[in-house]
Amino acid sequence: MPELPEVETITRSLRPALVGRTILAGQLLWKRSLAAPSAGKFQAGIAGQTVQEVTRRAKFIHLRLSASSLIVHLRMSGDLALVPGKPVPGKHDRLLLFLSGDSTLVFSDARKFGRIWLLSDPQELFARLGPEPLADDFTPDRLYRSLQARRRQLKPLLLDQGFLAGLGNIYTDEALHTAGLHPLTSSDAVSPEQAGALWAAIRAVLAEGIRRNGASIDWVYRGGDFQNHFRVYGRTGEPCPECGTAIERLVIGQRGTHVCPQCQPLKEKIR
DNA sequence: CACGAGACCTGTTCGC
DNA sequence: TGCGAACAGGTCTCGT
Repeated sequence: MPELPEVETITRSLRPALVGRTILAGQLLWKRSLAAPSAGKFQAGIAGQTVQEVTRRAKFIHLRLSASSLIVHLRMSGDLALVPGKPVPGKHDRLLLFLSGDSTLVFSDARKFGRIWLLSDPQELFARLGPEPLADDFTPDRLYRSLQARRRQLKPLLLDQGFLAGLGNIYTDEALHTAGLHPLTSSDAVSPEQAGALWAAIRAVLAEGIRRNGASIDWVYRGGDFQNHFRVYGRTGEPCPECGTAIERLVIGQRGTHVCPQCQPLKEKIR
């Protein structure tokens, strides 16, 4: 489920409930959910630490603890929730963290793609990430220059977390449609004006996603309702909200991609 | 460097 | 109804 707005929504909901709590013990139910360190070091390292801060970087949830950092990536189907008491593990629960104040932080993940790290320095993970799209240092000019520096199709480039950190399949399709750019456009063919439109579209789409508490699709429900406001994502064959043309589905970089052929013309020839 | 395919996983929906 | 195929919000690694 999670792209930047969904992760931000979860982070905001957990923050007030988690800060100040102490982790008493952990119960790892699926070994591979733990990326680092080893299970033994994790159990020993986590116990007794208090949550100082809960923040988001790209699609990572960062719990800054007294002596280290607990970092969670939800990938496709992960979820992180605080529940009262000490629950019986559910079918998809992968890690339980028992907290002071008689509550439990539950990491569940049907598809088992999600990962958890306990690190002394979060930069181990964050150093490779591109700019945060909602931060002040992400400017239209910076986007234009970084697009010019590459020669890649826009869609895969925007999904590249080292280029820009936080967009996923939904918000990329939505942003490209809002900006009127075809996902196969070569990044170095984007004009300064188009880059400015893309910059504004990325920020607008992410801000709307956050405002609507993210999108909730399928069985993963968190109360967000952005899924009811998609312009193109998952709307193959339905009319474009701008011009009424039927939305098409393409596969680009092995990801389902939704475009309005009228609003997002592909001008250049594809080599 | 850019790109496509395959892996990692389970669950739901689609098509015949 | 049944059953396999296709598909799903992400990312890594390998080969060309």
